[in-house]
Amino acid sequence: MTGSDAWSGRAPRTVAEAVAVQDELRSLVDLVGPGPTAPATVAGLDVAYAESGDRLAAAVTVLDAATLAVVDEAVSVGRPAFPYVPGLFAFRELPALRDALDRLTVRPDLLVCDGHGLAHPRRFGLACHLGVVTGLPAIGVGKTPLVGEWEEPGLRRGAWTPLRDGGAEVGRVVRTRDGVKPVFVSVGHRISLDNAVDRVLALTPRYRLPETTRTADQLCRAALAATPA
DNA sequence: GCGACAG
DNA sequence: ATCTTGTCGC
Repeated sequence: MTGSDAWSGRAPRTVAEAVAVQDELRSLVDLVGPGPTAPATVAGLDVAYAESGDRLAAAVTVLDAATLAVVDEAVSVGRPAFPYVPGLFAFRELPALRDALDRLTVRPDLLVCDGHGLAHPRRFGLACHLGVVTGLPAIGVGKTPLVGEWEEPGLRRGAWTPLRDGGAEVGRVVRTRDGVKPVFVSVGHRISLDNAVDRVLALTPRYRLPETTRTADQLCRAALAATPA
């Protein structure tokens, strides 16, 4: 087995174990990038839960970066792998997301994750974790903040302000649509923050959230509904 | 001690 | 995340 599989496949069962895994994998994050400026394909990942909370569906959709048309997709239905704990969110969805990623027929050039990357208390959010275990460039796009302070960005699409935590810029608060609530963009793996923001803007020609996230969201919801308990 | 807290 | 009704606007 490869060195990476040795611990990335480890499933922590306690908060202490999960934090230890993050502290160990954090050093593997590539913060240099700069990542693809013109990726051919971009993948979106999302997970939907049954109201009972004991079942979930993870989906990955791969879009042609130029046309934003879906060129491949995969889903995985299963159980949450960990309880929801802020800061340890990745352990909950990672197994199912990796399973879905393994079912793709094409390897995307970039991952757009539904959650934060470096904008995390230990600088290792879901986007970093997914980037490290797949080796792919990854971006984190959160709908609400987890850490940091920021000023409200301008009202026009494209406006942004730095998201700072502990003195460092851990991400950016980006207005993807005129007058609409901004999203929180942060680096996951193998990409620069500048490029990450550009990539997110390229994926939001019409809605607040990236097309990748939207298509993945629709797919996992449909998969969950089509798979009765 | 109290509040905050990705999805 | 999910539950929720109507409502304002393009």
